[in-house]
Amino acid sequence: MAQKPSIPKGTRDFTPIEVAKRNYIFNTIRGAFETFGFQPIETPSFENSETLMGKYGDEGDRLIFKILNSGDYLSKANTEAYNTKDSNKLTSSISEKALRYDLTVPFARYVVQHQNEIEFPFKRYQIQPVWRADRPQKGRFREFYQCDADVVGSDSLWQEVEFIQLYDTVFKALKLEGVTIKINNRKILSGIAEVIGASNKLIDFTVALDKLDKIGEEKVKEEMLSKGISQDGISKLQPLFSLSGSFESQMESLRTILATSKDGLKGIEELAFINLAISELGLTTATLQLDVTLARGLNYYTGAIFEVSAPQEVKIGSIGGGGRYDDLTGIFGMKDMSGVGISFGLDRIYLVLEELNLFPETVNKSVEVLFINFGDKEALFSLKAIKVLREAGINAELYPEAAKMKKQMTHANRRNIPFVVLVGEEEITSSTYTLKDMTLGEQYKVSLQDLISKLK
RNA sequence: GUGGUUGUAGCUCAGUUGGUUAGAGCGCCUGAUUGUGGUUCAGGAGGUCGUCGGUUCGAGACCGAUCUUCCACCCCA
Repeated sequence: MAQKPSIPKGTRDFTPIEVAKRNYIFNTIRGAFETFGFQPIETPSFENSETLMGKYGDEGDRLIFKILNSGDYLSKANTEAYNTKDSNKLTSSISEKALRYDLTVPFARYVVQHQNEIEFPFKRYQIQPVWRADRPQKGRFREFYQCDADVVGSDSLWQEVEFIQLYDTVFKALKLEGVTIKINNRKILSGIAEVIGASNKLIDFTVALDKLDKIGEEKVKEEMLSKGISQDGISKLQPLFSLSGSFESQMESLRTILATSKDGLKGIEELAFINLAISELGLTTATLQLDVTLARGLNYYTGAIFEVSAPQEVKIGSIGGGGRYDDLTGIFGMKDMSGVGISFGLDRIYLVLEELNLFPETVNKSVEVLFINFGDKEALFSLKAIKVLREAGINAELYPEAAKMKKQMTHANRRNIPFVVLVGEEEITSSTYTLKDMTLGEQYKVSLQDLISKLK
């Protein structure tokens, strides 16, 4: 115990207030998920390595936390890999399990494994922590929560429409204004790649394009060139860099650029469908924006791609993302099962709400009323009243010791308890309760009945 | 994984070119006030200067390693 205890990099302890605030977000999201008809599932915090490895690209594999085998793991280690210090090769022989990296792949595994019990289309939500061996930064942790909602077994674009509404519903409920829901379509991206003759370099192309707003047009072109995309092809992209204006006008330009790409035009049709529906239905707080440069990660998206940006004044990455994947369960041997889903980044939403001061005052409140303890006789009398209050659904407690009054009052004050009840000898004889309002500083004598109605 | 950055009291931070017992504000504790918190007043406690090692007569200041924080890249919620 000589050393100070500590926790691993990128992990956090949560104080009661922080937990209360996190629960506020969880409950809001969960409530919205349920009103949209999603059902909860949970999956293990660790999976078999082969379930996860290779599903997120090379970069993803590097960021997956591997769990060392139990027992004498070196005896089964791949000696060749060990001797040549080939970490990648060695890993699979000493580690068979890995911590969950996201909620989507475990969900795909779940669907395949439970396909005979599931009623499709299956709408599930899942709120659990995930782990990434990333280098932490602000809003980037090695352990964090994702809140996912996905639908499998329906190709319908109405699902995409509903997910946009779901985002809007959650951010409205959190009173978070100025959120932008960016949307794009994988088919448009592959269409553009096709048009510029870079179909085989789709990922490199999209990764570079994704950086447009960050590093600028010139650097993007440089990166594309260095990845082997032809100068000729890049010059065909010119109209793309100057794309701006409304959803509709951007679509018009895209139609021209993608005129020769069947795939690309299909993507435009899908976006047009979604946009039309959303403009009919309307959004309350969020804004839907077409962003052709949106190409975030996940190699498995095949249709819509979503990303949610926090209000501009908060400098933080995205607070949510998602998309359509036509064949996610294919990797586990179940063909033609289309899925689409979105994710909320709880920890980042937390930072945003904190920065904008959007947590309601009431999240701090633990107990409604504290009874001051004057001694055993008074405590027993108080507990009788507390019992009645609790039965009426009022959070109430007794200070456990007959400490100095000042100490008990200070305790109530620090814990943000809005009411204090004083029951001394005088109150017992007259069967009354002195109720003190801690915010106003006023107090009055009331009956048990009045106490209940005042506190309810 | 690469490059950089940060770390002094519970919190926010001072600490001059290395030089006696390391400071402030806020918070905390005690009392004024033995049935009244949040205000006021008077006292008081609290620091292995992230950790380990090195240079030096002397290190909170300089050097190295390590951990942590934040930032950029990578990638991403």
